[in-house]
Order: sequence, then C-alpha cells, then structure tokens
Amino acid sequence: MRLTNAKSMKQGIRAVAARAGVSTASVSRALNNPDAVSPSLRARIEQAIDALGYIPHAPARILSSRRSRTLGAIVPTIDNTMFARGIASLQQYLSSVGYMLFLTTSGYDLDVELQQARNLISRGVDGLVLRGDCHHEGLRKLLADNAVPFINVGIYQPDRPYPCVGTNNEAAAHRAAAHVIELGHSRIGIVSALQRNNDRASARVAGFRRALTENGLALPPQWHVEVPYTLDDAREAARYLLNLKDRPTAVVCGNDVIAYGVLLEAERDGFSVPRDLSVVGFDDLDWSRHLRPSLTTIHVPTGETWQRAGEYLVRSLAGEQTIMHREIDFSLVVRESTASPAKS
Amino acid sequence: MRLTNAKSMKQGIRAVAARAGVSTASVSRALNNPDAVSPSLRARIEQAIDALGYIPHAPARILSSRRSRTLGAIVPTIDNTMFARGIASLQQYLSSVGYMLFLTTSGYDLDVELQQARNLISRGVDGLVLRGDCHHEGLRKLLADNAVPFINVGIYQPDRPYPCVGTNNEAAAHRAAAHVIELGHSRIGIVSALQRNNDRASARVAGFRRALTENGLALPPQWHVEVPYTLDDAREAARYLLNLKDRPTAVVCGNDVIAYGVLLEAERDGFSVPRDLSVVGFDDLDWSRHLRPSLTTIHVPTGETWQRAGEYLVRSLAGEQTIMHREIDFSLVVRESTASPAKS
DNA sequence: GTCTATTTTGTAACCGTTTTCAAGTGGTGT
DNA sequence: ACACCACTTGAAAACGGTTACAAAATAGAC
Repeated sequence: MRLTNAKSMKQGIRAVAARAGVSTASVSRALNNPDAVSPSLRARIEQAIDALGYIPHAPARILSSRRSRTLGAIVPTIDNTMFARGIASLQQYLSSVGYMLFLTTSGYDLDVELQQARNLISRGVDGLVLRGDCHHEGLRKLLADNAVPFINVGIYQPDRPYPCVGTNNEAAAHRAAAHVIELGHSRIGIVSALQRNNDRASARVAGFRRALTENGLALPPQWHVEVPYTLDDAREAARYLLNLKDRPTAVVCGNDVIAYGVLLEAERDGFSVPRDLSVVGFDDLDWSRHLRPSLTTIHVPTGETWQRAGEYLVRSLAGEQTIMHREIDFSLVVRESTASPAKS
Repeated sequence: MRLTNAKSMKQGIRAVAARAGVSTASVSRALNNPDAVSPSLRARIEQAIDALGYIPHAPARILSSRRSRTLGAIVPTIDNTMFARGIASLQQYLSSVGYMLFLTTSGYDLDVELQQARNLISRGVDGLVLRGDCHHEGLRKLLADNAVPFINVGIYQPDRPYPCVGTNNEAAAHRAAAHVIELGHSRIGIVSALQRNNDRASARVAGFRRALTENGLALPPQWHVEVPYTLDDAREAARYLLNLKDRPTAVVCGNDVIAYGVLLEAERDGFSVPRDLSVVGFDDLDWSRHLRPSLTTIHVPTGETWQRAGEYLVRSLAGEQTIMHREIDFSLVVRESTASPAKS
C-alpha cells in the first residue's frame, strides 16, 4: 500500500514542494535558512505551507540533520519551588532562542539520573543540564562516549574540569553562619538537608562548620541534624533540637523550607523568634519575606543561574567560546528571624 | 564521503546486527517485541547491544513507527505548586509505563498555548494533556486535523464533547461558601483568581455566587475582587477588602495562595483569624496545614487527577475503551481559619 | 556580447529505525 | 514420506526531512 506517488504525498515537505512547484530542497531551505532562497520562491512556499497547514516533522528533521535544538534537564524533583523556578527560567530562555527543553526527574537517585540521561540522549538532545556534580560513575562515560555537552548547575567548582554555573555554596553558608556569630551567638545548631549524593547540601554544611571553627565555636554532634526535604521532617528536627536540655540559641538551615519548619515548630513550642531563637535560611524563596517573622536568609538568583546554564550550552553548541565556570553572586538578606541572643 | 559500508557503521542498529551476526530486523524485534525472537538470538543480540553500548535513536524510531511513546503537556506555569505537583505525578506515572513527557508552558496565554501545541505535535507527541477547556479556536482544529488525542485536566464538564478529568470546581466552591454560611456568616467576600481565559477560576466564582444566592445573601460588587497569582497581589486585595468601612466577616478564596495572602494581611493589619475574619482556601497545598492559623480549604487530589489524565491517554492510545469524563472527588477540610462570626 | 564569478535551484543519497513480505526451518498428523 | 502449519529470520522499502553536489540562472567585468 506504500505507493510513493513521488509528488502527491498527503502531507509533508514533498506535498508543499509540489504545491509550490519547487523542489523539496527549496522548501527545506525556506524553512531553515530563509535568506538562501529568493523572495519570490519564499513567498510561494510560505503560501503553500499555510495553505496546507504543514507542520514540519521534528523527528525526521533531527534524524536527518543530527541536531535537535532541544536540551535535556534532569532535576531531583520538580515539586520544589527552587527547581520549579529554575526550570521555568531555563525554559523561557530556551524558547526565546528557538530551543526546547526535555525535562525529567531523578528523585535524588543517581541510578535513575543515569537512566534518564540515557533516555534523553536517545531522544537526541543536543545538550544536558544537570544539577550539581555528584553523578553516577557511568554518567560521565556516557556523556563522553556520545559527545554530549553538559553543565552542572547550582554549584561553583572552578577546580574541576566540568562546566558549571552557580553560587559558591560553601562561601554562602559561611556568610550565613558568620551573620549569627556577629550577632553574638555562640551556641549554634545546624539543620541541613541530607548530604548523601547532594554536593550542594554538603558544601553548605562545610561552610557552616568552617565559620564555627574559625570562631572557635564547638558543634556538639547533637546540634547537627539532617532532614529530608519536607516541612514535616524539618519540624520534627526542630522539635528535637529545641527539647535538648542544652539547646542552641541560633539555628542555621540548609534551605528555606527547613528554616520554615524550624520557625513554625519553634513558635508552636512557645519559643519566640528571634527572641528565644534565631533562624537563618538559604535560598530566599518567595515565602521567606511573607512569613512572620520574615526569614533572614541567603538570596540565590535561581532564575539567573539556570538561564546562564542554558546560555552556556546554546552558545557552545553554536561553536562560540564560553567560560566553563561561572560564579553567581549570593547575598545575605537580613530580616526578622535573627537577632542578638537574649543575655543569659 | 558517505560510503555506506553496509556492515560497518560505527554505531546504530546495523552495527549491533553486524556484531551479533543477524539482520537489523531481528535486532529491532529483540528490542520492541522480545518474544518474537528466539532465545538464542536474543541473547546474542543483547550481548552485542551492551558490548557496543548501543542506544536506540528515538527520532529514527518515531519516524519509522509513527509513534513516539511521548505525551505533551501544556500548563500555564510550572512555577506554581499545584501544577508542579500534578506534573510530577503525571511524569511518574508515564515513566512507569514507558512513556515520556514533553512539558511546555503557556503563561496563561491562549496564543502561546496554540503555538506550543503546534510545537509538540511537530515533535511527534502521541497525545496532549491540556489544562481546562478554555483554548484558542485554532487549537481544536489543529488537534482534529492531526488526529491527536488529548484531555482537559482540572475540570469536570460531562456535557461537553471533550475528554476531561478533574473535580467539579463549581460544586466544590459551592461547598466552601456553604461552609462559612453554615457557620453563620452573612457578610461574605470573594477573592478570586483572574477569570479571563481561566475556566477553573470562573467555575469557582460561579459556585461561590450560587451558594450566596441560594441563601439569599447579597454580594456587593466591592466584595468581589480578582487578583493575579501572587502572594503580593492577594495581600493587596485583602488590604483593600479589610479597609472597607463595610467589610465582610468571611472571605472565600479562589485558591490557597490567595488565601495565604488574605491571612497574612489580615493578621498584619491586626485582625485575628478566625475571630475577626474567616478565610477559606481552595486546593489544599502543603502549606495550608502548616500555616498558623491553619487554613480551612477544599482538598483537591491533584496528583490523582493528573495521573488519571495520563492513564486516559495511554489507554486510549492502546486502543482500550475509556470513559471520557471522569470526576475527581473533592473534600472540605476544616481547620483553624474559619469560625462563627463574632456576635455584633 | 562573451566570459567568469556568484547566487538560486534541483536531484538524489542518506539519517537510523520499523515493518512488510517472502523464504527458511522444524514439527505434526496422516 | 508428504503436505501443512507455526514460528523464525532476513532483505529491502519506507518514514519525512536535510544537504552535498551539480546544474541553471543571474550579475558583473571587460
């Protein structure tokens, strides 16, 4: 039943060519590189195109041209304001330059991440946006074997041989801890995200610790607790911390959501923030300024970060020279949740 | 330079076939329908596949088979907990049945939505998940012309000829308003999302109004205000409402984010919730139970809704018979933000 | 007006799969 | 033995574009 009537195909570039009375090559050119075809032809072709309601078939195009104008992104979860914002920015930027985004999630599982990468590569993505630099061993090999450009986003590691764009989490965390130290606190607890397979979380913890050490402050083991990424877990951690006979007067948190949990639980247990407890977050989500008390936190320009990641890939795909390691500035935003400790 | 050495291609199904000493047809079969090939061959092929690290080329596969095992979804924005949750569920379900998801955003703009649909169809998606039933005129034609199955999610309209899955927003909103009426309120304000191009928002407003009307309550024009989807806008609306000389004792909101804004602003202005003002939300986001006072709201099983949408498409693509209109139950969750009005 | 350099256009091979169709293989019932 | 079947396998034609290459047309220079 596959009679290739050569000129009649119901649709497709050949139908357009037939209707416009030109060759398929010209139609293709009119589509991909309009300047390469004379205005008269172009007009005829364009007219044929929308007379037929022709929609180019991307897979065929990809197959033939070996390039998809599509990037892939793998994030731990989309269900997280941080990532949602980042992805939104990235997507917006990409669509402004004619690219598309294939988004997948790994659920913080490196094996799944690898699997998704394979999936995306199979899909023909031109490049990959990854979160952090903590990946499965096979992932680097996969990327190298298939010559897929990629970038690690959300971290800044100028010493590593991989492209990245993001804030220096260690330094930012250091700044956060320094803030409460400057306020006079010496009993400082840490509630961080799970560090396993999460270089961002670990970098932040490292920054917190360095600030403490530099100032000669001790961190009793029970003052550092790690929690998964939910409000409930953070609240539970806070409850534990606040019920210690010997409790901290300030808590620095691995991210804003954790800080919200600490804040909520502290108030629920009758502690007043910042009078009885200072709390510092990290990320500066929308909620942080609305909350009462509003949250002192590290502002991270998530949107910019992800957009830059897109820019990097798009530009290097275009053959332009680009900087491999880009640092995004953070800033400390002081709000109501921190104050000097009550004199004991 | 294109010498097709017929057997040697660096990679691709032909390389696998050559290495395993079989035809490309067999490799293809081993991949798509393992039972159709003898165990011995299958073993040889599989061994060749991972010896070569072969990754099938999806675009070629799509081109040839005219089916992509990929669905497209167009949401107004990803930067919104509701959609993020829905998408996450949908994606998880799809990946569990071997499908992928192409996600795009329209920014509440029908033209952009149409454009994105064209984009997705060009990409070869097998089906489309849309939000609501308020679309560009050309979209229906586009879908029909290209025979692309789709489903409208987040609404329930059994009377329309299009597949949909979601809660009955009108009924749910009615329930929400009925709740405050039952509590004894008679001065009830509405803060809704923008109704333009948003059938979900309008249905909710309709439900609120019906409840008021049925109970003989008036809705002075200044008691109904529409706001965009941000906390700041919601707070501003609340400020306006609370500063009226003649203000409502209860406010029903178009969604939880709006309710948060009202809650925050009310407290900031010295009103106590629920003593001075009752507030009802809609959606039951995570925050609603953590907030103080916690928010009375309509619980909507977002994850289930989107998963069902995926199920519908996957099943109808598989040729199975499926119900076109599926209603998802909502429930009223009564928390701390509502109470009987203070006796005047 | 001729000749060359440049720009437009067309022809057809190719991108990496799937799938139709026919051919080969081995087992069964008679 | 023979015909008949069910099951595996392979050869080759699509799928719908892009693009290398060649041919044709146009422009510019003398």
